[in-house]
Amino acid sequence: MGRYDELMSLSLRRGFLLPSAEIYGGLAGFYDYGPYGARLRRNWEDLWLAFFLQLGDNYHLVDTPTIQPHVALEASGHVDLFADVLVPCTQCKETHKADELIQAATGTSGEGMDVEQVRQAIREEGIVCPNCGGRLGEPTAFHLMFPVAIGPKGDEQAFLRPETAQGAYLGFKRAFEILRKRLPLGLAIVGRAYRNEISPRQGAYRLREFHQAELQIFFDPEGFDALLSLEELENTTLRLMWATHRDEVAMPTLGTLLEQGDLPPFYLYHMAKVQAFYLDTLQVPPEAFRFYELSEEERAFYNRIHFDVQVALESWGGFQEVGGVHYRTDYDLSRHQDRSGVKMTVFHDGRRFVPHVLELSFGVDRNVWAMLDLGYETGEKAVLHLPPRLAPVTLGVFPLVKKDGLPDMAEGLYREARTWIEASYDASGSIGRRYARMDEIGTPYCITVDYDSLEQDDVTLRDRDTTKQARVAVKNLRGTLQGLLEGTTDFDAL
RNA sequence: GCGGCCGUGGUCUAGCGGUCAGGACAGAGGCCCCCCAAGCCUCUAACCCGGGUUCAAAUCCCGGCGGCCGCACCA
Repeated sequence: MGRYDELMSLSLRRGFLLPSAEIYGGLAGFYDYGPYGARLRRNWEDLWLAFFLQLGDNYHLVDTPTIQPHVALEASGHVDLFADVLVPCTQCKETHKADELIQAATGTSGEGMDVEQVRQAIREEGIVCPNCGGRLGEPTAFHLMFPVAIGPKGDEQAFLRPETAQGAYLGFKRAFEILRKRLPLGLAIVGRAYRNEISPRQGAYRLREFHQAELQIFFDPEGFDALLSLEELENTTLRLMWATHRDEVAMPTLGTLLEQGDLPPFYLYHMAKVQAFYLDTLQVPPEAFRFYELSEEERAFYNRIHFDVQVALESWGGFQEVGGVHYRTDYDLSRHQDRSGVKMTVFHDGRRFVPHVLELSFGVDRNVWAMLDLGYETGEKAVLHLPPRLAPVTLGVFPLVKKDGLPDMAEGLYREARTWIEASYDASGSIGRRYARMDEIGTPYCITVDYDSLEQDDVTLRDRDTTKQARVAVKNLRGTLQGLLEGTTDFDAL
């Protein structure tokens, strides 16, 4: 079985990621999160929020609708950029983008043409398939955004949002007021976004409904660098692949990059923070992580600097994008200012200007999948090595045997644990089998009540990754677990 | 979207015109009472959907849905 199938099988058996509407044959590009998957994703989002909101003392979580008005997405550029008229060839079956066909045939741009205009242009210019010279078929409109009709007559046009970012831009002015006009201002949104992908595939990699975790940092381009403590990061090694050197991952220190001056200090600072999130918090092995610079042709025109965050997975056959660090300048706020007529300028440090935006953007579903792939060990025993705080269940509670009052004590501990942590009680099958069940969903710790427990009021605490055990007094259990989860307690010291 | 391959209990699969549709693992109950998937007994549970061919379809044909791969797409 390939790695992808292995993970999909785990996912189905244990309930991480499941085909949506499966009883009706499924719906391509849509997945359910099962009982453990939903918890895993939530835990990932919580870790993300805790980490990234800490980057500034004026960074906040907001939430905005998933339906956005046509006019806003027109201003952002999505209506134009996300719409294509496609023309199939009747002979070779190749599908062509109409604007490219028309550009090639007439030398003038075919962008923005509707289906009727394209049909007319093909007829008048006698355009044939550039591939095989065959006759072109019926042009069809294809939109990467899902249109939504609002109101009883459905005459108010809107779209499902193609990214969460726009919500932060639309709400910037109010948030800036509410938060007492301070820069930098960070607005984080964790939520769903939608793209009508032509061919969704590969499980969580390309979904039509997906989750993003994005932090939009609004800042003064002239004063941001000075606010960041770069000194302590100077020796940090960044793992990155330049657009000009796609053959190897470079590992310069941040100090070196500062001296070279190609990337602004604020940008480097945030790269270091993003990398720390992956290597330290998510425990991604360094060699499986890199920043990947997009060349000028590859990146969107409004991104002045664009590095993708990539993680290498066996199920993806190598590095794939899980996030991005985008310096979007004042493009977004300026566009909305122009279109809405509402001033987006701020008065700050004696100057009036439109704030610039640094966007830290992450695809949650891809990241959750990455955690499964990086953590899942198969073979003699199946163990999901998730960082403890990410695990859907934190504690397994078992009685060693199902008699002599052991289940009573274990159930009591389980109920107590549930008040502050995700716990699971299991008395069925052998003790080894119960450990194995917990191992496969990534539960980091299990406690077992044995005969000594009844006498001494303690339990054995077992570590998932080492299978080592330690005896812990019941009264110390909560403190010990908290220490382990926070990383302040070392299991071997117990 | 085009082309190729594929769709059998929860998972992995055997069966490829007539089978009580078999197995392994998982799950439930029981015996056992055990600190790393032990063993034994019992049980639960499947042919993706719709049409067609045929005396007879999981098996052949058509369509749909879904999955993987390649191409295209990926602000």
